[in-house]
Amino acid sequence: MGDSKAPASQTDCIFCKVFGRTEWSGMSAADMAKLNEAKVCRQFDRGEAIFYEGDECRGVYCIKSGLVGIRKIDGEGNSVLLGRLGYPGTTLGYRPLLAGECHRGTAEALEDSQVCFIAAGLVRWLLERNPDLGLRFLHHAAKDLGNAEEDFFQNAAHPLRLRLAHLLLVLKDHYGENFDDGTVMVELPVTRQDLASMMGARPESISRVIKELDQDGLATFSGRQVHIQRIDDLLWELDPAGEA
Amino acid sequence: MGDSKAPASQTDCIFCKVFGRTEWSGMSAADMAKLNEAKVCRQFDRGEAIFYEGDECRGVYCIKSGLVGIRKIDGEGNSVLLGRLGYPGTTLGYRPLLAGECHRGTAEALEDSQVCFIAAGLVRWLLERNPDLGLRFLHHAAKDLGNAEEDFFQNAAHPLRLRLAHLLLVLKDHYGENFDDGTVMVELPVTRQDLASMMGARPESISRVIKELDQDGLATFSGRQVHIQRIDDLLWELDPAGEA
DNA sequence: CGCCAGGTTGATTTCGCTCAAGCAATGTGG
DNA sequence: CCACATTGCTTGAGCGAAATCAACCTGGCG
Repeated sequence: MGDSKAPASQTDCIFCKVFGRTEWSGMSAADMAKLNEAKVCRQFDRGEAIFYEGDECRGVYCIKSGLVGIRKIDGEGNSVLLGRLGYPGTTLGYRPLLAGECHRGTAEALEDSQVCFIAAGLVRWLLERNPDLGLRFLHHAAKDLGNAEEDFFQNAAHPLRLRLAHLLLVLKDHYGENFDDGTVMVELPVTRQDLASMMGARPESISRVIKELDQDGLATFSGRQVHIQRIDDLLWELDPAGEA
Repeated sequence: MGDSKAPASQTDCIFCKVFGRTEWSGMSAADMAKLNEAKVCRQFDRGEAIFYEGDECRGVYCIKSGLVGIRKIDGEGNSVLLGRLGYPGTTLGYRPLLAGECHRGTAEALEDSQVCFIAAGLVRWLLERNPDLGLRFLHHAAKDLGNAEEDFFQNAAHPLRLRLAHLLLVLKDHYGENFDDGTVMVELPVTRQDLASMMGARPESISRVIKELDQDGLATFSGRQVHIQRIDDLLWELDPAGEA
């Protein structure tokens, strides 16, 4: 009602590139209007925090662009990046909101990111008149839970080298640039330390494994640039049989 | 409409001992009636399977009594028991149902158990007209997800001895029998092999750690009977500081 | 009775952690 | 613009927890 300076491009959600991938699509026009009116978009610079561990949960955050990670501080005071990254189209913070808890981790922009905030009250209001919306979040949570259990399992069963190979291949799907010769270039969105914490390992160990992969000619690492030379071999290591 | 032999006591949910602990409480009388009518209760003997890995998810299973575990077969063909056990009051199978996936593991009765089956169609129908029901499942999923992530890091950070101590204390809450002298007797509901797989370890390692705890006088193991002699010391190991 | 799954124990190896040092890139204040 | 601290990354040496390999024990059970 008279906001003169918009913090960021307050585009209509309908025209948002990621809209179709979010849980928010499929609501009535009236509810969409309400959402558009109330949401607050804002740009976060790399390294900037979006919300903090222990904060009361005031609403949810829909990622329009960039990349957001969740950090926790472990018992020894180390910063740990959780495996679950927030890509464009992801809505963060719905879990504590619906569970009625505080934020369990600190959300940090891993790249410059545009994020829309939707207040808790509005979310609840929308949920009440859109049962499907709740179901979509439920669907999302169910998927995440499955993945988390899978990871737990993989972590215990596979050595670090395999886990790193796996993570590389996942990141490739989001950040990979395919070349004509079949090789792929990936820009890692995180530091090696974060890479380490994501897989429950130490940075030194990561370094060594990277060196190994390098020497074996599977991939070439240079800073955050990874040039995967032999994807097929990488895949073969993960699954010598070829189940899927 | 003419079933002559009921497979098990088809008690009204309202009178079920565990009803209050389930997600199903809090629905309208009409919906409850519908649930009561459609659910199918059945007794499973120890070792019997309730559903199989890879099966299409046909509905959810509410555990009335006993104990149910989820097994997976890992790459090397070993049977692995997932950490999340199904105690009375737990509803199993909601995750794959909501995520629209097949069952990711085989559910097996770890003790003689009474289990009620609720068909997928009915669950969806109930979810649509009971937003609260969805929220309760979401809440449940959120908790599980939090635990899974927590476990992931605990697993990487703590040595086996601590993890076993932790698991013992969890089992104590469900199966512990407190004595006057402050000691506790716990009947382990699983074999040592399963114990091992639950924490991502080998049976031999478990054996050794158990021997250690035994020699240190923290607990006495005899078959599946565990007599915890010094709970306070066990707790102290988990958290020398005393945060909580 | 012999069989077999579950469990224990011992010897050996290996993977990843700890501790410690050094290096490059970036930033900051004088 | 340079001296200096800081942060992220790499490398080496040594250690230790747990895996592996292998043998053997135990208690059901057909």
